[in-house]
Amino acid sequence: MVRQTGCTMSISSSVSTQSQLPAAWSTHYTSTDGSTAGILGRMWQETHPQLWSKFQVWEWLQQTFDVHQLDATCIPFQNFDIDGGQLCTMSLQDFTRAAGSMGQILYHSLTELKWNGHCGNELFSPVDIKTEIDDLLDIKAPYQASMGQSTSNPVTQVPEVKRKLNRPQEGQFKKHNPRGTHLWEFIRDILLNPERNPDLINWEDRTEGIFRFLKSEAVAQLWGKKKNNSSMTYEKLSRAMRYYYKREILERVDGRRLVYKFGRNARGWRESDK
DNA sequence: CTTACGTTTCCTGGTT
DNA sequence: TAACCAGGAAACGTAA
Repeated sequence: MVRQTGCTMSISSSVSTQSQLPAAWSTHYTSTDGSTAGILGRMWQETHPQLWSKFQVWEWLQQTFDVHQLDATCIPFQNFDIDGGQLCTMSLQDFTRAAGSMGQILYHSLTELKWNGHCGNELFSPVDIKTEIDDLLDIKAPYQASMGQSTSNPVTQVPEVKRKLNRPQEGQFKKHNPRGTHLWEFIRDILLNPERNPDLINWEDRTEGIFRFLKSEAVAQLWGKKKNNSSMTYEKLSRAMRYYYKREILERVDGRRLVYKFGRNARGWRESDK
């Protein structure tokens, strides 16, 4: 029923990759209580916007765009290099100035969060709510995390709240993008936000769309984090990457280890796309 | 409930 | 020897 994963492999990969997580992530995004659980930052959902760090603001931005199925490359991240306190002082006009037509969506999302402690727009998947637990599992007990992924999880039963509010305008939808981003979009977004990307992935040739993994296992850990999968490894991530060759989302780069190239079906990575 | 999609997991074998 | 690459096969989770 549940696939039994190789424990020894998971343990070794978790432990070995932990040290590869870039220092900037832990220093920049430590939690307020200073515990190790904050290595990847406390999820923004758990705190009032007022108390968000810059990273949590960034997470909220990403998540909001994901939920509305908007192209993350439209986000002018440099306009949101601020913490939660500053974010909360922004007016609708400020948002519009900072994010154009997207400003309204962001403003409404934030307003709901400020008042209700949650968005009324399906943001709270079980995955999101589980992050607190996962932080502990990931950081403090990678062994249990890889072995004991429970089959019965009480928080799985989250009522599906759906409101019409904040619906993106027609034409801003992506075609068929089930909740959250795809792997290649996740990779692209790391590349497009170098200030948030402490040497995880580099452009080899910006105009050709050629890039290189610098910390392959750390990226895999982050991807796993996003997918709530603590046993993700570069080995497995790279298999998913190879499937993109056929769909021409990626092109092969022969002879270069850890190097990939965006293909004709990958959108939003070019400088001119911004 | 069924199906399609996008992975995830595992594996064998090859290369750097 | 470790780390990576290629791609088949099958399982899995989710959305429609």
